Amino acid sequence: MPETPPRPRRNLARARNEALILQAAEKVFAEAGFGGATMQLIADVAGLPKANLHYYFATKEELYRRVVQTIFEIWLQAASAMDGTDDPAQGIGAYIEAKMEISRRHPNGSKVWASEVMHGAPVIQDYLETTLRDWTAGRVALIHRWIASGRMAPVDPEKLLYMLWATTQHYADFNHQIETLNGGKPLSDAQWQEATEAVKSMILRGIGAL
Amino acid sequence: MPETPPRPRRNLARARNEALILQAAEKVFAEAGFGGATMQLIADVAGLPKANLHYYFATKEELYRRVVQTIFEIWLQAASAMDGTDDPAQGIGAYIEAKMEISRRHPNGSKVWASEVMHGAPVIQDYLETTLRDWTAGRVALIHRWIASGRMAPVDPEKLLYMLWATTQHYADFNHQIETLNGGKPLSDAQWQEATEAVKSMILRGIGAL
DNA sequence: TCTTTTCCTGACCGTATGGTCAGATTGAAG
DNA sequence: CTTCAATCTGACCATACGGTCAGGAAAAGA
Repeated sequence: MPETPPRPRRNLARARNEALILQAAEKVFAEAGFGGATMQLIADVAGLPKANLHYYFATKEELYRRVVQTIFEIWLQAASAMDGTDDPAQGIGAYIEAKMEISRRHPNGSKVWASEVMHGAPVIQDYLETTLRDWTAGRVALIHRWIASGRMAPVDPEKLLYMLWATTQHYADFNHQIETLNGGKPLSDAQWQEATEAVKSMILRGIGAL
Repeated sequence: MPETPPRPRRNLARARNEALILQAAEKVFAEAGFGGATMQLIADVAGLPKANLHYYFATKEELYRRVVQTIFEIWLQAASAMDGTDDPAQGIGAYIEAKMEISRRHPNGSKVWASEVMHGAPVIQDYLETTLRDWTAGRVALIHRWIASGRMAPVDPEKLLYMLWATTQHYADFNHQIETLNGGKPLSDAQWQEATEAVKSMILRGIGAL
């Protein structure tokens, strides 16, 4: 019987090529959107024949889904930065730092995520309704505790989270606009540091946590 | 000589149809992106034959350009809200209110703008480098004057502007995510009011203008 | 070495898309 | 009514796209 149990065999080239394709796909999806991206262009960026993409990823949708999932996992990785302290300045400060770092390191991923949500989240709606909703509810409760303990002003927790997401992701999603206003040059290391500090100080002061 | 001077003649139907097409195009471009939008779908939404679109707008790019220009004009309309006062709380507060109102009234326009910038601003790069850069420089100077007069804390003006843009536009660009976290329902009038007040109070406190 | 499975790819296909065009229709002007 | 330019549209076209497939190349097992 020609069974095909998932025993790992020649998965070295497999891992390498999948990573190559996913990286190229993230870039192309971020720059052209799902509708504007073509499998041919992704293949060219990855340096592989188009038919080879379809060997690893049956459809364009499947490839896109994998890209979005990867981004969501990075997002979740930063999500825990808020925990482990009863000082809102420290918890939210660490979260801002983590999210700014993601904006810097993974601007394409952030753009794909933004594009996905802007278009009605056709692929990750279930994530929004489960993982994201649960995470949000947990942080809302945490912020309420911080407020109750008098460590920060009584702000609306959800609106604070929106401001955190918006402000930090803006540095990835709108990096082209920021670069243009920066004289056409990407932010330097020092400027990233300044931006992170500026966001931290404005928000932490805004919620009375300093 | 078959000259065609721009004398207004039957421009009633023209104005009506152009508006119809632009409205449909804004919606479709916002929901599908430039690459994902099709002239056929725009035509269906507008209730016109596809060939009629090409009578008014020669190419998809030209139609898209007009949509983006319309949005930019709305954006400029709100841009003046910051002026005319030497109180930063009032100036920035009015600007936040104006931008939140735009996010509420023109979420599709905001999405098209965001998508355009995310994809590297292929169409409106010149606007970024001229109008937007000039406007930004003017507001940076204004904020510096506010700081110098001791009416607000010495924050980095550009980072403050980014936070204003990001936070207010987030309510348009990510309204699907916000709706999902709001139990699947759009924000009510009262919730929009609350959000506006929350943004105003957090930011104004964050810059020491309260 | 021989066999088997995985991996790879050029060539191809059906479809959908942006755009064109010849001709019909409309409405203002004389 | 006649004229003429503006408006409108069904039918059509060339292209580009996502996806398929037969068969070759390469590695692993025996």
